[in-house]
Amino acid sequence: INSKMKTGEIELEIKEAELQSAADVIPFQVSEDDGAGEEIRLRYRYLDLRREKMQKNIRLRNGVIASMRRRMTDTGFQEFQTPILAASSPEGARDYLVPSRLHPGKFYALPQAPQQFKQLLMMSGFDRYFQIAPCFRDEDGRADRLAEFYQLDVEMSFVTQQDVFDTIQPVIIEIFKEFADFTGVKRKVEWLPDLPYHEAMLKYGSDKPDLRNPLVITDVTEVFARDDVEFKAFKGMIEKGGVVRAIRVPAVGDQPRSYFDKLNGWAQGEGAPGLGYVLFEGEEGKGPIAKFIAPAAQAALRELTGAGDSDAVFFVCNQEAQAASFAGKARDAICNALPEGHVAAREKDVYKVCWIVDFPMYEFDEKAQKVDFSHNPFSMPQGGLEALEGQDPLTINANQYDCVCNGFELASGAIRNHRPEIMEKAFAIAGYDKSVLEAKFGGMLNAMRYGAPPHGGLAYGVDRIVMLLADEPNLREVYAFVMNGQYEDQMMKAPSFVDNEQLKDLHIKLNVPKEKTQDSEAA
RNA sequence: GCGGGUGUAGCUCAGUUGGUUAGAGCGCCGCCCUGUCACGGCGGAGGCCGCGGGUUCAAGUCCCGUCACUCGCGCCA
Repeated sequence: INSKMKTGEIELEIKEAELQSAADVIPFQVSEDDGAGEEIRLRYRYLDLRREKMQKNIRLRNGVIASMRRRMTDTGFQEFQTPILAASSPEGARDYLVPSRLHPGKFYALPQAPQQFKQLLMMSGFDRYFQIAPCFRDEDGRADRLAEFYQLDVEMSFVTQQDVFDTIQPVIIEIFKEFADFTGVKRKVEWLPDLPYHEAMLKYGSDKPDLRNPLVITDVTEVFARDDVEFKAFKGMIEKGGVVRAIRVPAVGDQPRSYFDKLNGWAQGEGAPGLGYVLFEGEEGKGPIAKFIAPAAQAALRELTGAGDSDAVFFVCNQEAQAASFAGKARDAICNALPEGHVAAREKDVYKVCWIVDFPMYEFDEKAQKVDFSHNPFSMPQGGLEALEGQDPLTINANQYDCVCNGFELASGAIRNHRPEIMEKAFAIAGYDKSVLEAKFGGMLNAMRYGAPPHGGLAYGVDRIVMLLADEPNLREVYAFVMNGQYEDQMMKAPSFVDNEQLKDLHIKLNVPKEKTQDSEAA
């Protein structure tokens, strides 16, 4: 008996063995993780999938999707299928196009999302739709973004934003709880209060904040504008309309100098001049820029940021958008640099989820020098037609929301604009003529003209949920078969050149740069 | 399109200020051991040091170019 093994009390006696299928020497080990790189793992994915970790991840994926289906059905939703060969949508991400053989010169597009179809289903009287929907977007990838992915796509009729939250939140919480011990450690699921977009941008410098990081950003522009502060670098920026943001970090008085130097180095690596800070200790704080800030102004900083003795406050100064986003990055870097177990270290073993609400309907497009939609043009503006007609567009919020967890955008959704006349006005504000609207979205506008219920919904990234539950840093770890970062499948050789007969059928002539042709590639 | 990182044995990696015959662990092959279970012992095979050019008496190491992979930025209404 070997007590070290689960199977240590079992002994099998083999009486007969027959070779069914001989194996070549394998390119990497499957019985253990030998650290094989991603490139080779993907090229031999069928071997990679034999490994214990991948077996577990793929089974987790199956469990999550089965659970999703069951819970959505139990909640009263019906599952639908919508077309994969669909119309190209003029806005948003680049489409994957599929040439039509029967209609020379015309193309289908793979759906970026079943957005318009699910809205049409609402207008058809199916009031609770869901689909585990494949989606395709021809944009460059990231660790958490692939060319094809699956969404838990949801839409409901006669609902408010709060109705959507109340219906979906329990489903998501239960799914997370069901699989929260997958990695062997039980993880908590905490759903935090709704966070308005503007507050998220100010306090966390991101519209998908990782709320496990306890650090919070404060605006301290007023302090650096005071006469008893002599820090010229910031003053000049403030005069040009810039802002100063502060990040308070508790209990770092005993951190070695290298902690602060490391962060300064990080900031320089990001292209900033540095990361100024004041370490508070009694009347006069320490740190490279403390001497420019009079004691009274330092007291004001403490007041605004809540900093006490032995706390440090880091500063970021720039135009508002850049300052917010850089402060957000700094907030992460500062937290990451803290030693394990520190009072402000990132919380462990917890999913911190919340709704981000009140996204702005419009933003000012600096490049085009005009007002444009900031996110989803189909969202119902808060205040409806009245707001569109009477309010500065840049102050109008949309009934639009995201669901964020541990720094990932898990879902995005909205209460839709179901009234053609409000749609027209909304597009007019962004500078789109009625004819443009008709040309681009005529199909859906027509449907609205026959009466559309108020409706809204959202879409969760299924793969991101599985990735979080599996505690994997990369989506490719939760797909059986998946393309690499360049969207190539090195195992099955996709994409590939096709033969001339196929092209002829499709009435397609290639115009490929010489160095990228089949012949040059073969050479 | 842009930036960072990586590229040396089948896999994962080391390789010093440029200096003899480029190493390790795992894997592979052969022999031995046979209550082992990440077995053990002995022996062995295996390298365009990503590719091309340059500097040098001498390049895995320095310089230029290029390709591949990867992470990020742009992009993703």
